[in-house]
Parts: sequence; structure tokens; C-alpha cells
Amino acid sequence: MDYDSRKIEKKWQKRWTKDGVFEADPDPSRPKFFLTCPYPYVNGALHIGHGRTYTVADLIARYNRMRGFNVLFPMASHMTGTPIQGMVDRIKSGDQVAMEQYKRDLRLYLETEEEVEAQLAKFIDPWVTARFFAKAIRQDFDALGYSIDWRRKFATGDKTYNQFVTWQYHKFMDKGYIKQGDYPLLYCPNDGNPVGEDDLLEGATAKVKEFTAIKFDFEDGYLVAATLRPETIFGVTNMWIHPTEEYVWALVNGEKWVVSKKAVKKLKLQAKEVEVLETFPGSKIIGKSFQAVHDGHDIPIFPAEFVDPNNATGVVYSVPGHAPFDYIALRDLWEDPSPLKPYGISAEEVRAIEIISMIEMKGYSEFPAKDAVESRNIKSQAQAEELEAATQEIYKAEFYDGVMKDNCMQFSGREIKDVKEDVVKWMKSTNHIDVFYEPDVRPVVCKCGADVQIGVFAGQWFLDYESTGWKDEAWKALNSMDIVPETFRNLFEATFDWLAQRPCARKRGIGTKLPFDEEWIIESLSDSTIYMAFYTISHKITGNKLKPEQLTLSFFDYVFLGKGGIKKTAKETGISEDLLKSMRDEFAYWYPNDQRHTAPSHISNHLSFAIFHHVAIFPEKHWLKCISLNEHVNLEGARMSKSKGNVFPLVEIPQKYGADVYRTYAVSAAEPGSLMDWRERDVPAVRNRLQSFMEIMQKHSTKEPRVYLKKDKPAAITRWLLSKVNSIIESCTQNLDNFRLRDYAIAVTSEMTRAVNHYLRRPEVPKEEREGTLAYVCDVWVRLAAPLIPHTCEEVWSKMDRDGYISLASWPKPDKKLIDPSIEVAHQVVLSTMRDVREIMKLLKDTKAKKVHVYVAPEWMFQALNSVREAELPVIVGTIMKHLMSNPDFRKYGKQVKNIVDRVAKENGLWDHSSSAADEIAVLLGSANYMSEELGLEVVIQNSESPECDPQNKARFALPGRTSLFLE
RNA sequence: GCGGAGGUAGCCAAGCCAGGUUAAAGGCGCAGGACUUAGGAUCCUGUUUCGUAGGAGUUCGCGAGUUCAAAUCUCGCCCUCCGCACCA
Repeated sequence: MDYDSRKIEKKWQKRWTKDGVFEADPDPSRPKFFLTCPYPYVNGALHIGHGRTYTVADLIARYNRMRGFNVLFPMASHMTGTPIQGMVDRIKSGDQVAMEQYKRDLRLYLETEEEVEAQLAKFIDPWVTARFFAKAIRQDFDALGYSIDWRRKFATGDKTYNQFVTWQYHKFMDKGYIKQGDYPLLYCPNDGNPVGEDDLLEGATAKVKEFTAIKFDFEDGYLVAATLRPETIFGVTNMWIHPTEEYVWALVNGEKWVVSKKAVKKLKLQAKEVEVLETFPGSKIIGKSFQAVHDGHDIPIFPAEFVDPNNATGVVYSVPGHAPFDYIALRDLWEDPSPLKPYGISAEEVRAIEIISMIEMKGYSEFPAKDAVESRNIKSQAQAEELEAATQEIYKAEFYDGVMKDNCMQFSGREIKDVKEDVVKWMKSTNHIDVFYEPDVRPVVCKCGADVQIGVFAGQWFLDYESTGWKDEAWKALNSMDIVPETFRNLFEATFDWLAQRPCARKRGIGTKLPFDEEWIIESLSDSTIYMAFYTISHKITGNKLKPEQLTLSFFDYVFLGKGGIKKTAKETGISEDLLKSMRDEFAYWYPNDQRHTAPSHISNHLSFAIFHHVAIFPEKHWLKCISLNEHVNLEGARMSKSKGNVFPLVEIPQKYGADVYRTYAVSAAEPGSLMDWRERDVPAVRNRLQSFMEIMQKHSTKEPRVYLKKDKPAAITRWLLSKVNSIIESCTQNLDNFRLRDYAIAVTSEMTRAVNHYLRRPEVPKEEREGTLAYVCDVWVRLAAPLIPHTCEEVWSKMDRDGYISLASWPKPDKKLIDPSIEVAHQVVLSTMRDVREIMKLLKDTKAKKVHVYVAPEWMFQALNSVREAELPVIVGTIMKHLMSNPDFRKYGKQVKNIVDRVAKENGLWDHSSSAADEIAVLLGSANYMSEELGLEVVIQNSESPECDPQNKARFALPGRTSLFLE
């Protein structure tokens, strides 16, 4: 029997919407629960990975709703920043790849190719794109049964929302958290824009690498060499200049510098004023000398072909003792000084150069560069790869293990990893330092085809997370909030440590203008930090058609901070006092945000910013309470990516599998903290579990529920089921409270089914008792399952003729008096006995048994173990022996006591069993028919103290909770 | 490079924080059985090795250590994944 999930799901979704079931308004009589999940970015279709996060959030919302909370779960759409704008630009320019990408998404929502083309043609306006996908995604969410209050939806591009972001930035400015300064980033000279990962044709992983530019005194200016190892200036023996490449004397910020001609453009991009005075081939200065930074002694300039004029300044200082490239270049000149002749440098002059050893390091000689070159057997400068490997080796080794030698002035004796910064500081104090940026990988190519450089933005706006006091407050918030799973707290802590200054405005994309400098647009991550507050009033802004200009700074001050007085605010904004008050009240009711649920990849930015921005703006009682996280989703073992084309769109889920099947899969396939794999192959199993649930419900839920108490003398297995079900209520509640969602889902879909199926197989239960009990179980079960599979459960609920929606029904409470651990333990005896019988039957092979004698341990053993349990003794043979032998009741069994104590020691402690032999016998007797049927044997239960039949003397092996057997 | 997470049986995935009740939940796959015209449906059973009596051996990336006791704690090593700032 199949049930039409599609039809059922649609039906309930329509009713929920019609009755506004999930529209939440303040209700002071009920506790509130305000849950948020980041709004989706509306520039394309979502995939099943997004769905996992939203499904988990919805599960949390529904669970809390059933627990009696007034739950607010709102949603909006994100459209600010560069992605939508970028795609619009690419569509406008006729970019085929971009158009194809959009077409793929559009086909998911539109029937014909004509419609797709027509819609695509409209995507030259970011608002059209955003609205299209916002609507599509809302439909996707509805089709998955998410219990969202849509009245509060908005888009981050809304003018009213911009006002809110503006307010936030004024608050930061007031606090002095916003600063301006220079900032390097990847930049396309052709487009005149910074470039992000998406803008790159090649070198997508490129980052900015900072070189220290060292200004060596040279003639009436500086010879400027760039390095990653400024501490090596004490080991400089010469300079390397490419003889045939062009160099310049240039006025750089008023100083005379020698750099390669190719470096000039870069310096200009890096916010330096540069005027070229003279261009000349490198050969012109080769043979001259310049002065060391630390002691001013003369050092010669030599020619070298390996110098790349396009890398940094094209000027390289030589430290042959510690740099393999330099070592081998110098060695070559020693062996063959002839290239030096044209520059008037004699062979003696070169050979007179002494390699300087300036870093002490274990495992290396005084010249580590020499060691590295020789151990790799490098013969020539042309072996660039080997030389690079040697360089890396020395760099790493010296960084971690190296110590500055005596010839390093005040830095002598210090470790390299600590001394770098101080050496730079010291040189800076004498004006011998500047910085030069390069991309860390080459080549980096913009989509426009141009070579990407580093641009320095003078006057870049920053949020300074290191502003006095800010971090302390943020730490305070983090330390007092819940992070679930707790393992992600480390990542927050690492982020908090590392957060410093972050650019907060950029020059392109959609967004709110920076109020202090309208050329800049506020970085879109700042849109998503405190906007949960906006949900509390957004439906009133749209509902009352408030205009952006009414949403002034004092408006937000009043509504969110209670500042400024209602009369004054009403007058200034033209908003009625009633409306203002209702907004203030609504904010005060819902805030703070009780739980924010998203993916861990947002920890290092969005989530940390959310904490920082909250503490900056709101009083402590309105800080975030809890952040919960779930990892991403892989598709058939591989990471989903649009470029690889292995993306499973969320929109296809309800059609293909049904919302409840997906929800169950998404929650039960992995704990939230770990990566989940979507495997097509596993889906049918999930569907089958829901099918079983539905079938049991159809058969058993509509009868009159009745709870059989002990005094009603029901079958033992009925009491077992009642106990089991109530235990499951307890564990489900605990698991949901502790974010162990997978365990909850498994309990509800697997464990319950197994228990009920077992019960149905027990022949000893009278029909009436079975029906009443199962009706009770179904009533509990359907409510336990409702947060996970709401559509199916609504359907069952309505068939059960219950009032209202199960979505709003109450979460079951465990009935403690029905939970009886001993009966669950006793049930284990039945199962383990059956398992043992099967095992023996297997071993008997040819011999067919007809009858099994089951021996229950003697009563004194039960008493003995109970007594040990009560005494809470450590598992030490002597101690337990002493305890038991001191009691004459046990003493008389002397040798056997030793046996069970040995067994306890071997098992590393006590095990569960019924409290008396009589109980165990009763349970086994009650299950005898069932066992007999399952095993195909006659089952005889016997007391081992007086067995009626024990031809092989097996009875003596029986232990409490572990029967002994004889098969014949 | 910096920071974070992780490596568990054929596969996926719990357990690890709070060591013992763990040959290690659950799912998939596989095998056998039941029900059946059939079963890709459902249910039951089994799925490390040895064993004609319920027992024993060896297992949780590799190696060492702490402990009466380690998948769980400590140290070293190997490997995988994720984030790193104009990308949301």
C-alpha cells in the first residue's frame, strides 16, 4: 500500500498557510522561542546541502512549538554584495558561461525553453533576479514543510533595510570602531577594480603576499631590494641585478629609489607617488657598491640572470650562507669570473668575498645553503626546481630552529621566528624599510585577460575588532552562550583571537552606502550580523507601508534600544505613537535571538561578526543565546559544485522523494557535526521506514487508547512495550534538547517500529489489550514523529480525529510510572536466551533438537548480586568475596560464590538482571509460547534449584540474567 | 604557512569529552528464512576468526606510554577534509 506523499504534503502545506499556523505574534502568556537561520542568497537555485540546514532549523522550530513555546521562525532574502551584481554584469556582456548557469537553474522552475530565455533576458536587473529566486526559494521551502512566518520577509536590498544597516554603522562610528587606512588586495589594472575569486581566470587561490622592501643606501638614494627574510641583512655579501633588464632611478614618495622598470607600475598601484627620473640597463650599476644597513660597509653589485625584474622590485640582495640560489650563483662566479670582466670586477675581487654565517642551526654546518645545495647535488643555477626545494627546506628549518649568531648586533642569540619583526622595526626606525606586495602565486589572470596585480586602497574603511574593549565584550558573550555541537567552540575561539581589522566597505556591488563616505558601499557581511532584530518589526514596516526616510536613526534607537522617548520619535518620523510602541513591544518580546542555526563554514566570519556586532550595539540581555551548526552535504561521496555539475537542486526533492523522506534522511544520515553523504541508494530504505510507520498508524491508531497498568494484569510484553515507549519519549526529549538529532530520528523511525513489530508478533496478548495499547502507542508516536515528518503526521492526526493541527499539539511527556527498567531487562533475558538457543542449534549441526530446557539461576544468586550492587563495592575479587562470605545466607554456597564473583570480575562489574528468580521465571514463562514459535522448539522453563529434568547437569551454569540451556 | 576538524568492521556512521555493562548502536550492502503467484515490498535471523553447548582468540590509522582495565587518556608519526578577509 503506497501513500501519495506529494498529495498529502501539498494538502497540509496549503492548510498551514491558509490558517497562518506558523505566524507568530507576541503572547506574553507563553514563553517565546526565537529561532533564525541565515537567509539564502537569492541568485540561483538552492541545493540539498542548503536544505539540510533549513530542515534542521525547522525541526528545532517544530519541536519547540510542540513543547509549548511561542516560536518565531522567520526568513528573508539576501541580495547585497557582489554575486548578483556580478552575474547581472556578465549577462549584460553576453557571457555564455554565466547564461548557461542561469538557464540550468531556470529550467528547474520553468516549463519551456522559451520561458527560460524570456526570463533570462530580464536578468539584466539585479532586482528581477533577486525577486525571481526569492519567490522560487520560498516555494521550495514551503514544499519542504518549513514552518516559517513569511509575513516578516524582506530583502537586504530594500531601502528600509538599508536604513537599518546605516543605523548600525552610525553606532559603530559613535563607538570609534570604524577606521581608515591602507589595504592591499588583488586588483585588476585593466578593470580598475579589486578582484575576487570569481573574477579570476587563473590563480583562484591567490592571496596577497607581503615582502619587506629594504632600502639600502646607494649613491644619493636607495637601492630597494624586496625579501621575505629581512633578518638576513646581516649576511649580505653582494647585490644581484639583471644586467640586460631595464632599471630606473625614480622619485618614490619624494625619495630616490632604484628598482626595476617593471616595478614602477606596481608601486603606483600600491598607492605610492612615483616619478621616473632615468631609465637604464642593469649593467650600468653593476660593479658599483652600496652600503649595508647595519654597519654601512660597502657591498658590491653583481650581475645575475636569475633575477626576475617582474618579481617585486627586481633587486635581490645576496645571502649565500643561507640562501641556496645566492650560494650557487656566487659559486658559479668563483669558478668562472669572466662574466664580471665587462663591469670591471676582477676575479680576485669576487674570490675575496667571504660567505657570512649568521644563523646557528642544529644539524647544519655554518652554511646551511651550501649543505642544502650539496645534499641535493645541485650543479647549476638552471636547476630552479631543486633550488626552490632547497630554499623551502632552509627557510623552514631556520625559521623554527635557527638562532641569530654573534654577528647580528643586538639581535644575537634570538630565535629567528621571534626576531623577524624586531629587525624590521629597528630598520624602520632609521628609514630603511618599506613594504612591497605581490600575489603569492603566479600567474593570476583576471577574466578580462589582464595580469592581476596588488592594489593598495588608501583610505580603505575598516572595522577594527581590536578597538578597546570590543573583543573583551565579545569574549564575554561567547563564553556565556551555547555552541552546539560544543566541538565548534574552538573554531570560534581561534577566530576571535585572529580577528583584527577587517575592511568593511567596498567600491562595487549592491548594498547600503557608507553614511560617512558615499563612494563606498557597506560590505555585505555587515548586512547579516544583527538583522535578526529586524525580523521583529519588518512585517510592521511593510504592513504599514513605512517609508525609508521615516526609519531614521532615532527610530531604530527607540525601537531597538528604548532611547529617545516615544513622543519625540513619533514627531520626528511621522510614525504614530501606537505603532512605535507596538514595534518596541514586539522587539522586547522576541529578542534576544534564542538560537541561530547555520553551517560551520560561517564561523570565521558571519557568526563571529554577529557576536561582535551584537555586543557593540545591544545590552547584554539581547545578546545571542545559542548558535547551533550542521555540516555540509556531499553528493554520492563528492563535494557538490556548480562547476563540476554534480549539484542536486532542492526544488527536485519534494517531487522526486517527498518532503518527509528528505527530512528524515537529512536528519538521520549523520549527526549535525559531521559531513553528510546523500546517496541515492539509501533513499528507498528511508521511504520504507516511513511507509511502515504509516501502515502501523493506519491499522492501529484509530482504536480507543488504553493504558494497562500493573493492576490490570496485562501480558508482560504489554508492560514492556509501555515501558519501552515511555523510555523512548524520555530519550527523544533528551536527544532533541542536546541536539542529538540523529539519535532522535533513529528512535522515532527505527526503534519504535521494531518495538511495535515485536509486540505484534507476540501471541500471548489478548486482542483488546493489544488494540488499546497500540492506540496509546500510536498517539504518542505520531507526536514524537511530528517535528521530523510533519505532513505524514498531520495526515495521521486527522485520521485519528484529533482537534487542530499536530504541528501545534503538545509534545508527549514520559509517564514515569510506566517506565520499568526491570521489565525491559527481563525482556533482554528472553532475547538473549533465544540468541543462545540459536547459537547452540547452529553448533549442533546435524542433530535436530525438539525441546529446550531453560534453567533460571537460584534465588540466592539474585540476592547475592543485589547485595553486591547495593554495597557499591569496587570490582575487586577479594572485597566482593569478603562482603558475600560475611553473610551466612551466601556463605553456605561457598564454592559457587567464588564462581559468580570470578564472573563479576571477568565481566568488569555487575550486569543487569531481574531482581529475583521468580521474576525471571515469570517473564520467561510469559514468553514461552512466543519463544517456542520463533525457535520451532518446545520450551520448558525450569528453576535450577529443583530442575525436573537436567540429564547433562546444565542447570548449575545458570546466572541471574543468563539462563543455562539443555537441548534435546 | 596559520587555524580548525577528523581517521571505527565491505561501505556510511554512532561511541571518545566523564576509561570497565563494547565484538563495538543504527543504516546500506550481502546471505538465509517467514509471508507470498511473485517479490525490487514487509518482517525475522545472520554477517571478524575458531568451536558438535552458550566459549575462546584477534580487532577501532601507525607506534609507544599511563592504568588492574584504553576505540575512549598522554606523547610521537602518517594520512584526509575544511576555513584564511572584498567570497557570501
